[in-house]
Amino acid sequence: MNILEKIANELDTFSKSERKVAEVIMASPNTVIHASIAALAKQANISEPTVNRFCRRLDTKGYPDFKLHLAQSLANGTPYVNRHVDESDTAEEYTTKIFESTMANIELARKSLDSSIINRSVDLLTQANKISFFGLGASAAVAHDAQNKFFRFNVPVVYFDDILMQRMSAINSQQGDVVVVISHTGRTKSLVEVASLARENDATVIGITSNNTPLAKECNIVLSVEVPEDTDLYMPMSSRIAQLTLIDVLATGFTLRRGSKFRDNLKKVKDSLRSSRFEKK
Amino acid sequence: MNILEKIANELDTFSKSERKVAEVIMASPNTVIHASIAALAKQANISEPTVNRFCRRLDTKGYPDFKLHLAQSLANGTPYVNRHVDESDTAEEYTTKIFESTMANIELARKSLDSSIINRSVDLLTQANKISFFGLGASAAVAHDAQNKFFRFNVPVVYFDDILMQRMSAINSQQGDVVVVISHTGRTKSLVEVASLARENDATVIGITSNNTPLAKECNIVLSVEVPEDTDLYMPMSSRIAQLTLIDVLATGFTLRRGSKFRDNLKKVKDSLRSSRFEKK
DNA sequence: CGGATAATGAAATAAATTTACATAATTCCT
DNA sequence: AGGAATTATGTAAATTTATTTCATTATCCG
Repeated sequence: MNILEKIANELDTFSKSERKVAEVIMASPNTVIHASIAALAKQANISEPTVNRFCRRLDTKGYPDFKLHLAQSLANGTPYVNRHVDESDTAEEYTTKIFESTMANIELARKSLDSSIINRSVDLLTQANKISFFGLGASAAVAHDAQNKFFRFNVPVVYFDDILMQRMSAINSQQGDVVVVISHTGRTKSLVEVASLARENDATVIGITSNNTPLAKECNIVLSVEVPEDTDLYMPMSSRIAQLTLIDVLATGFTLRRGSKFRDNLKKVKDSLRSSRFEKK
Repeated sequence: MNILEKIANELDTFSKSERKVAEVIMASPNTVIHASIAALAKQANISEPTVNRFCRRLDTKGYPDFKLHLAQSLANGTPYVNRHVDESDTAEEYTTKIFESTMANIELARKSLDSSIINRSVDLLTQANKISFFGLGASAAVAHDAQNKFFRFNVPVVYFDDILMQRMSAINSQQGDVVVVISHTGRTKSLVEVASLARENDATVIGITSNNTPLAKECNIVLSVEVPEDTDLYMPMSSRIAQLTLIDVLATGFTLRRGSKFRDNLKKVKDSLRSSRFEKK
């Protein structure tokens, strides 16, 4: 664990003097890593052995070892933390915060994924006669993107961001079809119904949603993307980004599974786009 | 710069003994950061002062300082590197690779962004009478997402992923309209034309694309998202993800700029969605 | 080959860290 | 509240670690 967080966590368990050290360290960790134990002790108005004991309490071998850990904690910069946008933020500040939160959330999503489920999903997708992507609102754009990706694979793929079309499509589905339903909340009524309809008509339903939600219960397989809910009004939902990355993973798995002949085909699609573009000089 | 890379780079400029130290360090840097100067000297079969001189040559204050730098270099572990997917990868492996590459690319994109340009773009968007988002292919989904985001702000916003609709819309644009054209390559002919048409009709054109491309030249403002091109057949284009995050930034800037009354309105939109969802138990 | 320059190491010095122990503060129990 | 027991803190010495100095050795170049 990051030693700075650890210090913050264990702040209550420290003695008076140890807390003094902790405060000095947290106030300017970047100075501390270049300071000697004597300098730090003086700064905190306590004795050198106290600093040493402080270090040991944090499971380091001693002061130099502690500095090493501290340096490593700092090396990651401010390692992609979920910081909230503030009303007084400058453009630079909120840009950084949003990008970093997005990264933090992608990281979280990655950790919550189960690769065996991804494997099974790829299995199903490669064997599908037809693939449909359904989403509403923000997830509609994800479904849109998914269609675009899978379209290149030369498989029958559709996407709908319209409730009626989704229902009709679900009702018309049959054995061998795979329906991918995308919803961050997993609580959008019409999507839950669509999932249910699709299953009644023998399609396999893959849900890209959170676990333990009404939608999750209707799916054959749930690819759960656990991303914190958007509690903050200013903060964008990065669940979409995580979902998109997951789609990338599925698409990649699909390509790998299909083997080399299939990949030649992919290259053809890519090349076919060339004439619509200006050449690079 | 990462000190390990630095060592590798300057390997030629080292003397015989220094090279011995370098080799020991590179062989097991994780051991070295816990070793004393004596231990390292012995390991490399050279004297302690030589180690010290080696450290100074690398612009560190001495051995302890060197260890600090080394520790920091190691701290980033394999920090979100762009690793390519391999044919023999397991699901777990390619999932990790894709997620990490995505993060690496988001990080790159963040670095390439200029916050003053973001600021100006937000200015323009808040003052726009009407906002249009245009994209094709993969960027169509980004435009779709952007529409969804800005729609919540209760401003006139449209998106088109159809060349003809884009052209018509561009031709009908007028002073005060903002057209956002999204394209990773910046070389898609029809989008370049649309940008040009929109400008001829007095719209302000914001490009979300790479710098120094035909499209960039047609725009009033270019939000350049520099993400490595997809050289690898298996690797997804993460430019979309970076673009989406940028859209998030613009939307957030928009909200902040519009002030508190506007944000009440936002909350209303959010609440209005509630009835379409299953309650959380 | 020989003088100049650079590289290296031994030993001494200086600095930093840790230990041992004494003292002060705090807690806990009656 | 008072005093033993425990815990926290500091002083000073010991130890470890790093750096400097300087003599020696190797390398380069005419």
